[in-house]
Amino acid sequence: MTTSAIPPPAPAYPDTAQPRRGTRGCIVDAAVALIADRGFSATSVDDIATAAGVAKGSIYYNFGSKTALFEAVIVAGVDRLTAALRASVVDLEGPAAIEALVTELLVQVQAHPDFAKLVVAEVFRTGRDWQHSIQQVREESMAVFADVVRATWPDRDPSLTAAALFGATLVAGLEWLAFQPHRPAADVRAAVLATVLPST
Amino acid sequence: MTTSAIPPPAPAYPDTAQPRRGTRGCIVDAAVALIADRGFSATSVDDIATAAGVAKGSIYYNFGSKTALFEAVIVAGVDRLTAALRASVVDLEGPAAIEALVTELLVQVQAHPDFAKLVVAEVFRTGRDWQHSIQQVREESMAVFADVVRATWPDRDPSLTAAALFGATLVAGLEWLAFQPHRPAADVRAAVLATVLPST
DNA sequence: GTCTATACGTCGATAGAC
DNA sequence: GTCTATCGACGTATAGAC
Repeated sequence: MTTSAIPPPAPAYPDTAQPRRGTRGCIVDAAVALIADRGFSATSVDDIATAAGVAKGSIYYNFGSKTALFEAVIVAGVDRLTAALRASVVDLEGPAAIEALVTELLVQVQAHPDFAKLVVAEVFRTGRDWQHSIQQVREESMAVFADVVRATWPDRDPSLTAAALFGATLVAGLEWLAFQPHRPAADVRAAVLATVLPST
Repeated sequence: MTTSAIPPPAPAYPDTAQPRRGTRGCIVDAAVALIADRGFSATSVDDIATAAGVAKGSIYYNFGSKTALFEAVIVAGVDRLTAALRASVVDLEGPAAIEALVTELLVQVQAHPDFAKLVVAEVFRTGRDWQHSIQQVREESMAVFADVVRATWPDRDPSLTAAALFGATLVAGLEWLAFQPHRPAADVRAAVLATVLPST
């Protein structure tokens, strides 16, 4: 016994999910969703192909390898996240900037929950091929937080404080999405801000 | 090309690593370390057997299946973590209890970094066999934090605040171990406490 | 540019000797 | 209780038709 078979199929991911989407886009979307839920190795290229509504060959034609597909998924997500974080703090300083950063990270987590799960799942691993790609997420996103911390609290350690802020927001956000999705976004935002900015 | 082969072997894990350790103990130790670094599916039973210094058959004799082995790894870690957290707050109240919780979680992360990575990597996944086991970690450990939050800040949301505190401590701790291991533990503790308990 | 069919390797799990 | 040898299933990647 000890049935260890992984429930194989996967619901369909029709081309019409997003209006007029290229093959590459469909594949990337399906890959993020599946990998976020089951992990990289547990997700077969067959599964991704089925979910994206394309043939396996098309994935290899467009991305070359399973690893390359995953790296493409990551850099796409990183660019989006970092740009959003940076944009949220222009012309802002002090606690207002911190507040904006926390709020924007929560917005991003809500908008792209699969990517958020995926980042959390992979970012502290050291023995993987795409280690380099994923550390860029960490470095770039953390850097935005660290810059703001430096300007807001000169006496605090920038990188460790950034990690604490990032961790508080991300984990609270995922707790919300994964286990308390019925809660309004404002509750989560309030709880995080009360924790890291109690003076406001 | 696109060499996607996973570097297979793994350093030895001699029986003498811990003085007088049973077969089961060796297997569990090797499994946590490997799975924390490469993930569950990317870690083969062969790898675990080699690293533990036993034959693959012995793993199946002792645990029955790969999944069962992983669940055993998890519950062992959970019990240890929850017990340590609960023990750290007896006879403590208010900010002192929060401080003790943060400190103890950092101690546990430092003492068992592999298990910490593993928890972070798996806790927000929903499509896995051991989902039930790992959610126990989350629920039990979060509950300790939530209880203290309830007693300390009656006006804050217990579960979301607990998630924020847990996340801040865990992510800062892992940032430290994975990317800034040279820093003294006191720095990390100070940074987290300054973030979540600035008034003290 | 996308599909089908298939080669080749690897992995989880079992059987049976010791 | 631990080992070695082996089976069957599945997964990545490629070749070639359309």
